[in-house]
Amino acid sequence: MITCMNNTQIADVINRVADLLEIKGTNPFRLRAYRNVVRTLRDLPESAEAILADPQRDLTDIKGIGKDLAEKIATIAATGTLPLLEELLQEIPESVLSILRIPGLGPKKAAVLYNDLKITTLDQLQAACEAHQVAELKGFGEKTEQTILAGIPLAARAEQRIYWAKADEIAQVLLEHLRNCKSLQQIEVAGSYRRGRETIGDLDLLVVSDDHDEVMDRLADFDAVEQTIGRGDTKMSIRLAGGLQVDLRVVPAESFGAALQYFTGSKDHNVILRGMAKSRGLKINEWGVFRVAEGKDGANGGDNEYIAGRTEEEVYAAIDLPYFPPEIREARQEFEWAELGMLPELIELGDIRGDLHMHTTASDGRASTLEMIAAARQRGLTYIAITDHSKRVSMANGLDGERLLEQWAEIDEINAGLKNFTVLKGVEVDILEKGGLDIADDVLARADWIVASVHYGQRQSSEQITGRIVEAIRNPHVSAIAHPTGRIINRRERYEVDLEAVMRAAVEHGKLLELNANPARLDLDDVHCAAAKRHAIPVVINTDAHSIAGLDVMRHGIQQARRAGLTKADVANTRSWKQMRKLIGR
DNA sequence: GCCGTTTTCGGCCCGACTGTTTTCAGTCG
Repeated sequence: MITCMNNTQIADVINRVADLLEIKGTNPFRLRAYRNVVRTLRDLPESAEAILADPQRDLTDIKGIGKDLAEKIATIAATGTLPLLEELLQEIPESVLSILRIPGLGPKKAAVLYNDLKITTLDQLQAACEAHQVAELKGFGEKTEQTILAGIPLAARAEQRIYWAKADEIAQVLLEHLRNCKSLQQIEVAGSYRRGRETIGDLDLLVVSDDHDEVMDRLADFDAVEQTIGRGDTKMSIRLAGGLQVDLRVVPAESFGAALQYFTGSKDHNVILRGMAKSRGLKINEWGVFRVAEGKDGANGGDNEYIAGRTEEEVYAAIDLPYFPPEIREARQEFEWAELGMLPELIELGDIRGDLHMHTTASDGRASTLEMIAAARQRGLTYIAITDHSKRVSMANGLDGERLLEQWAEIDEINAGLKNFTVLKGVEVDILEKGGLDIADDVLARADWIVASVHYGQRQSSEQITGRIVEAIRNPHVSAIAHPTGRIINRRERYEVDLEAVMRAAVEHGKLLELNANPARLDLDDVHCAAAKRHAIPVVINTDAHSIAGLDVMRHGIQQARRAGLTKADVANTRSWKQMRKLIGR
């Protein structure tokens, strides 16, 4: 039997196995090996199936994949499942996993609930708590029962991750609120927010202050606080009205860098870092880097000698490492890069010179061409492409050939009056359901820049949609493929594409791939960026702006590109339009 | 279950906070 399992699907099977093993109480290191391989597969910029199919290559060459897990991956790729998973499901019903989503309830307690009370669902758990059966269990009590009851509605909600942009809004208001503290010396938001992940699970605030109570009281005073989850000497956790958790840590100035490093993560990056420190007789924790005293295990740093911690640079330097930008601290390749002295100089927002995907009032945008030009110049760009929808996208008032030619004539006039700025005649041409484009080639030939994208027929098979996109790539007038991954976060619509086939075609025909920075549709994420880099395909980072403010999302795209390790050279629109034109052969 | 310039065994990051304990396990990040 031949099934078609992508990396994410294979990873999901292994992750389910890990979840069930965790409740069973397996060796925690075995569990970590499973979790690591889940992450490795999700981050892998090429398909595991392709590696399996290649007799020259072996999955065990990938760090974290040994003989056993390589076999398991091969089994999942071939059959879609794993005998081990089926066995585990005989023992433990999968619904038990829903219990793990309750804050403060982990695998050990879930196992007790299942073994002693046969609880497998949130409803059964609620009934057991209300009947006070849970408080009677060993290791549980009144307080735990109440915590569980309060946590059941939270678990019932879907996983709470919010867009980075939304987290940013909340973070800015929170920072403003806390800056009023007299004792506040430094404040920073760490965690996945600082690493620039697309979505954020919680906010980690880090503060230097000599009056812990003032800062914690101030946080408790924040308008949107719904619940204080915990509060100790140095650490406090709250939940905001929308469900977002905020963790606050107060540290002394000499520990700020160590704490910032520590709470920025990622967890896996820190595991490697600490292991490296340990092998050098050092110890890193959130308080600093310490030389471990002779004959001591130094559990609380008692006699250990503090050697660094005021800044992150200091922490990394203490173990002979360069400073890692937060976006690449994901335990992917950053430590290998550092060892080889090949840490990439990541692209920055200021490197972007043009934005090649935006809409105006001619189709579904909210600003005119002139307004978009003014806004783009204000943001330091030297060229933009106007890429309104084409006629097939009638809902967006898409333009037919005639209206396009009129728009382009206007653009010619505008350009004649512009200095040091170029407006490109473009279109976001629709890739039709039956293949082909909805604007005639003789019209397309008169454009400067054409992005092609799929809007309709998204329910077709992956083969069909891939075929349509590859055909568009072969059209000599098309410059780039927009939305190449069919990826839309948090929405039901998305189309499946064989991205490897798309990339091979892009390489063959010298076409570019677009990364759309719009946070609702970051459709070429860091993993896909890394794949594009592996194929040496230039990425174009655009905003797909429908308004002036829409241009500001560019930095989201930059964050994703940075997370993939892209440099200025990997991104096409860091070039001038003149250089770009050479790249796309116009 | 993975890994190795301490390589086929014996390690595997580290601390804060909570609740149930009578010295610590569980959970979280």
